[in-house]
Amino acid sequence: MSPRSTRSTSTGKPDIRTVASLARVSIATVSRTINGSSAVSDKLSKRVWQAIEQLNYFPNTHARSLVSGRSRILGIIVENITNPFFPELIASFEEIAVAHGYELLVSSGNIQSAAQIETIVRRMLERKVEGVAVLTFGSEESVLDQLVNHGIPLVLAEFEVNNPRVSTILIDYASGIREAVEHLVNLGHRKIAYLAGPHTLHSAETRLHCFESSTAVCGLRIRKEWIVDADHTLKGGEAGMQRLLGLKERPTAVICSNDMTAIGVLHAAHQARLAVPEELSVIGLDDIAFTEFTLPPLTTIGLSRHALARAAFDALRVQVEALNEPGEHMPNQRRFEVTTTLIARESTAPPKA
Amino acid sequence: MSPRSTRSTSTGKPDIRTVASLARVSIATVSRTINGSSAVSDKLSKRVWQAIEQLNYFPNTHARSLVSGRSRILGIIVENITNPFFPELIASFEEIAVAHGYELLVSSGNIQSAAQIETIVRRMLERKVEGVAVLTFGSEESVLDQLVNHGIPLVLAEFEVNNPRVSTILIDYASGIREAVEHLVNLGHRKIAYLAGPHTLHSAETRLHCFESSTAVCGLRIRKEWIVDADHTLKGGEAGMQRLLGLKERPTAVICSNDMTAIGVLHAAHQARLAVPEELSVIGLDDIAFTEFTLPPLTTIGLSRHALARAAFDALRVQVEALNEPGEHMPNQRRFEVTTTLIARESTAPPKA
DNA sequence: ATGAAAGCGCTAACAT
DNA sequence: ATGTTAGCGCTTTCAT
Repeated sequence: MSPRSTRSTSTGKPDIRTVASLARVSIATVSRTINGSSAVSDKLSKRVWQAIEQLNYFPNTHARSLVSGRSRILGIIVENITNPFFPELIASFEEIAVAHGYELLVSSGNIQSAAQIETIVRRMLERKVEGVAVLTFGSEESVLDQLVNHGIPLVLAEFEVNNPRVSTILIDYASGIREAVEHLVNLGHRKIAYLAGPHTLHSAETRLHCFESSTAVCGLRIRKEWIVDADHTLKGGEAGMQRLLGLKERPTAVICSNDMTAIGVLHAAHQARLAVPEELSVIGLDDIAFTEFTLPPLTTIGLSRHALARAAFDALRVQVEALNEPGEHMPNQRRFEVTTTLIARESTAPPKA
Repeated sequence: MSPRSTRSTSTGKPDIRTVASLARVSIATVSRTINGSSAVSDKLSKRVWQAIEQLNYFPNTHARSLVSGRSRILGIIVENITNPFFPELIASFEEIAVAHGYELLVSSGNIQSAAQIETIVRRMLERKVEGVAVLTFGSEESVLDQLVNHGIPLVLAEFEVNNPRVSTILIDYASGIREAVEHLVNLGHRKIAYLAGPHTLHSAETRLHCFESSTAVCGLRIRKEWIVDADHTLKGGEAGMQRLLGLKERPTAVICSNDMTAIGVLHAAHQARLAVPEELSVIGLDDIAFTEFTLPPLTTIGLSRHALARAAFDALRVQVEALNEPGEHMPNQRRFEVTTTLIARESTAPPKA
């Protein structure tokens, strides 16, 4: 009558015990069968699977996590879900993780205050994530510390930390950005501006450096007013372009730290009745889906979210599995590369004579 | 020496037992204190909290879920994370849920095959979500069945099901769409086209019906070629507009089932050298962030993701809590309303004489 | 108001 | 190869 006594009854959800008794084996055998561990004889294994099917049984992940110490949950922290780059990145990561039997704990809210970071870390810790991909491209050192102190493997983008549990994914921005600069130079541009991202983002700083060295290699003289701060948002791009518009010596082309910025630039140029690409060439970075549909379609530097997600997952997996196979050493922090490449569309053209 | 014996040692993460012994109380008292249940004397409570702080303790959610039967996880299924409407919706939902102590299990992948739905449902079931917000705006009846059979509360958008565990959020598309039609009529338009969404989406069907009744009320005669199928994607909008362009009797304005479609339309119009809004007025629906930055900025029908997220969360919470307070009856399926309203920007103007 | 103890559903020794 | 059993860390009766 009491709930406790219904254990072997047909009421409620099937138990590992329900399966065991239906298959006429011990619960250990059921567990082994499910986890594919130690050889279970074909005969019993078959009986077990059959019982599982028949009962529509699936294990209780909480019980499993509790006893095994493995949650099979991975955390992912992104910067700003408002930038379409990130949702696509999450979707890719999710697909890969789920295919490998991991669940995802996503933190998509805009991270601004330290308190918010605190909350996120807490959520991750409470749910016992086995690893976290920090794809904010920023310098959330405080996140790292807390998580690392708890021994949780991390993978970061563009930021190297001297800790065996932290892997870094290096993105080869240099090639894409060099291609972009060369593309512009070949078109005849000499006066190229750059709308930078937040200085707090490692990736934004890297992008900026790549721009500077690429233009240097091409022998371009970039006036410092042509390098203006933006913040990777639409409005930031618009404001940045407006600053450029106010300059005495105007650039004929502008490369943006990301696509959101570039879309803002397109908007500002249009308001100023400056024709793109005839009077101004614009290049973005990320290749978000919208870039094909801007007016004109945006020339941009492609960065594969799928490659990035893959690299992040693989890096995490290596660490997580090493942690669970005590025999193996922790692999040294690994670096994965993902590359970038120019995608020429219609926002670039020779400068007006 | 063995891991088991380290329990009361300072090694490793603090236990409820560690807290109990530090505070010189029983583990039951620690549990009660944390859960704010049954009165614990101020004196002990203080000691417990102090120990918790000192040890930086937090409870193991898996153990908690296992024994209490409550996971404090809510599922959310969205249609297509590529449409910026959804990430913003997720972010809002996450913020609200986390503020109420729930974790989120997001399914962001594009749902296409039945197998994918199967996987999602399985993930939700395995992690023992307490409720699921199905914001696909679609007709995933199969999802519903499985989840409902397991007694999990659901909240759907735009689709009513006769089941006490399923709530519906009704969105008042009628007012926004009526405003849009009237706006166009006031501008002098009589020939208004409509780019519809997938017929499998309840919300898309509702939007279409609202368009039809609004134009009827205004005494407009809408040729059936002006109502063309699209699919809520950028490319779909582009293709739909191209069809409209091929018509002998062309419309002077087009209302789109969502903003993605409208952005596609803008693109197609530009390619056809049709000036917006001078030669064609365009209206979208959703008010995603990009609409302020399209060329020209898009007039659209605003639908608050925050209101929607709020309604979805509240509906779920009512159900979930009723389930955990055996005294109460299950409330009847509740209906929450969220409204829509026209946001006039620059993609609409009087038709050319 | 507080504590002792049972047991949530499972995995992993340890036996056999 | 299979079964028995001791917990994983917590909540929740049930005593006191």
